[in-house]
Amino acid sequence: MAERARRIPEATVARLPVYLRCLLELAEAKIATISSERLAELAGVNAAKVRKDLSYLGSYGTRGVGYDVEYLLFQMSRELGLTQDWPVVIVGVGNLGQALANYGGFTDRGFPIAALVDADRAKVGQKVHGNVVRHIDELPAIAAEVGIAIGIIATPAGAAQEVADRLVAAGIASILNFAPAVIAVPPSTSLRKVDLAVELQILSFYQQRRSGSIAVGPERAAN
Amino acid sequence: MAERARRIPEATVARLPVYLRCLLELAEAKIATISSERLAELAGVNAAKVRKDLSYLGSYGTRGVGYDVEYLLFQMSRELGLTQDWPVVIVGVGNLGQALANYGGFTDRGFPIAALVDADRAKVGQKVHGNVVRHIDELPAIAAEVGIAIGIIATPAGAAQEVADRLVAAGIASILNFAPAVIAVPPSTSLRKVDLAVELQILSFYQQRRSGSIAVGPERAAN
DNA sequence: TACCGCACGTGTTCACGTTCACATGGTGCG
DNA sequence: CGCACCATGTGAACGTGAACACGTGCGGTA
Ligand SMILES: NC(=O)c1ccc[n+]([C@@H]2O[C@H](COP(=O)([O-])OP(=O)(O)OC[C@H]3O[C@@H](n4cnc5c(N)ncnc54)[C@H](O)[C@@H]3O)[C@@H](O)[C@H]2O)c1
Ligand SMILES: NC(=O)c1ccc[n+]([C@@H]2O[C@H](COP(=O)([O-])OP(=O)(O)OC[C@H]3O[C@@H](n4cnc5c(N)ncnc54)[C@H](O)[C@@H]3O)[C@@H](O)[C@H]2O)c1
Repeated sequence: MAERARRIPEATVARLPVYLRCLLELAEAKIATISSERLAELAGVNAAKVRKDLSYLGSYGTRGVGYDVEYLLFQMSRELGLTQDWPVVIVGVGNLGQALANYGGFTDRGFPIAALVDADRAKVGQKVHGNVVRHIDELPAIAAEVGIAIGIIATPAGAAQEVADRLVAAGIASILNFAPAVIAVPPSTSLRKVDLAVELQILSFYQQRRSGSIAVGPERAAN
Repeated sequence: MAERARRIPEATVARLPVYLRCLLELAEAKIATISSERLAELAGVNAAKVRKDLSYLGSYGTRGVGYDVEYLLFQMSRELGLTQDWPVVIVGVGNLGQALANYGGFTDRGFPIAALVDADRAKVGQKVHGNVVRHIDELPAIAAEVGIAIGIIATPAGAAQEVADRLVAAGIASILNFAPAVIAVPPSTSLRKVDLAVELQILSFYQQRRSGSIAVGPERAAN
């Protein structure tokens, strides 16, 4: 095994998927090599940051030339763990949960929706996009049987913490939370959240600064 | 006018909505005062950060006691611009756009969905949750007539940049982008993005580090 | 084969945000 | 009325990530 001890900054990790998507587009357009400058433009960041970020993966570029798109794509996929599928369970098959289940974009990119669970007995047994909804009590069994890696919480906020606890108990160590609630998980678990209300309120803050008075806050343009 | 020149760090702005939600819960539970320590616990951060963040709003606490929930709620709402409604337009009434339109959580919190637009003539005229879908060409007219503040992009990635340009042209200066694409906007425009594929890939990265080898990357536990 | 130019890789500098620790000042009790 | 207690507010230390600038090495060319 190689020395995979390199620590990659969290900020860099968050940008890698963006680079990856740009590279996929380039590959599709049959572009063989890409300079940090051009890639930076596509990713909406500056060139120095691209080079720093990519250097954490290794020295995969060629000086005077740029990066080989295919090769970089491969290395980055490997680093991000995208050489294998990561089965996902969606908890809470309501308005949002169903929209996610019906969305093909995840399965395509290596995150197959392996199970849907809900606490509502009325929903159990329903079929959504080819998946039968099962009861959340079966979670440990489902997780063991399908090898679930990631849990998506799409329940009301009040149930989020309990659901998170159940996911953790079932051995699922990666959680994506859509519920507008702060939840706690053990340090060995990765937790990320998507909170639309928060996003809107952030926009509201800057909008008000802009319209209300003089001083304008910092915007995040490209990216 | 008061000295509203205080610059609030972006990181703080992103946390204010979280505090706000905690305070709303406290107010609902008829709790009159709250210490930074307790609020920190609810918000999933540490107490020093809470105090620093709140101090950007002003000195609204009482030493030896804590913060008055109602008063802080008021000040924070004002600062975030939540004393008024910010009408929202959703562009792209597909799978995601409809789910968002059907979701009551935005209107409740001061972000009424004032319009739905789509490029697909087949969708124009359809009614979703009480809103008639209109054609995107009407955007400037709609924006002027209803006073749209925020645009949500829920179209395929390929259309995202063009839609963003149209929103900007229509005078909408706050954009929330759900499409998996990097888009550029003028510096006077606020842009935030929600990218599920990116979130999943970030989880995948840490998951692989955990299962694959020794070294485990940094997790973000609570919040 | 030697030189030139170009873009990567990276040490360094700088800015921002987090954390710490404590002075400050308000509250309530004796 | 004075004292003890307690949580806020904040300067200062610290750490991380962003930006910069340039040394480095490779490919192309003559
Ligand atoms: N719908 C949206 O567009 C949208 C947008 C932003 C955020 N959200 C958030 O996403 C979450 C889900 O929203 P929604 O509109 O789908 O709500 P919903 O009420 O339509 O669906 C929630 C589902 O969760 C299930 N559920 C409740 N408690 C459960 C538990 N303990 N275990 C398992 N399942 C449980 C319910 O049976 C229901 O099927 C909410 O927290 C909401 O705030 C939704
Ligand atoms: N559905 C999900 O759960 C989900 C999850 C994550 C991300 N997304 C992203 O959200 C976006 C929308 O997803 P979806 O599933 O709703 O797609 P969809 O195909 O169901 O809907 C897209 C809608 O946008 C409209 N549209 C296309 N071009 C347009 C233009 N130029 N102007 C205005 N409208 C236009 C289409 O007519 C269609 O109604 C996609 O970028 C997708 O990747 C969706």
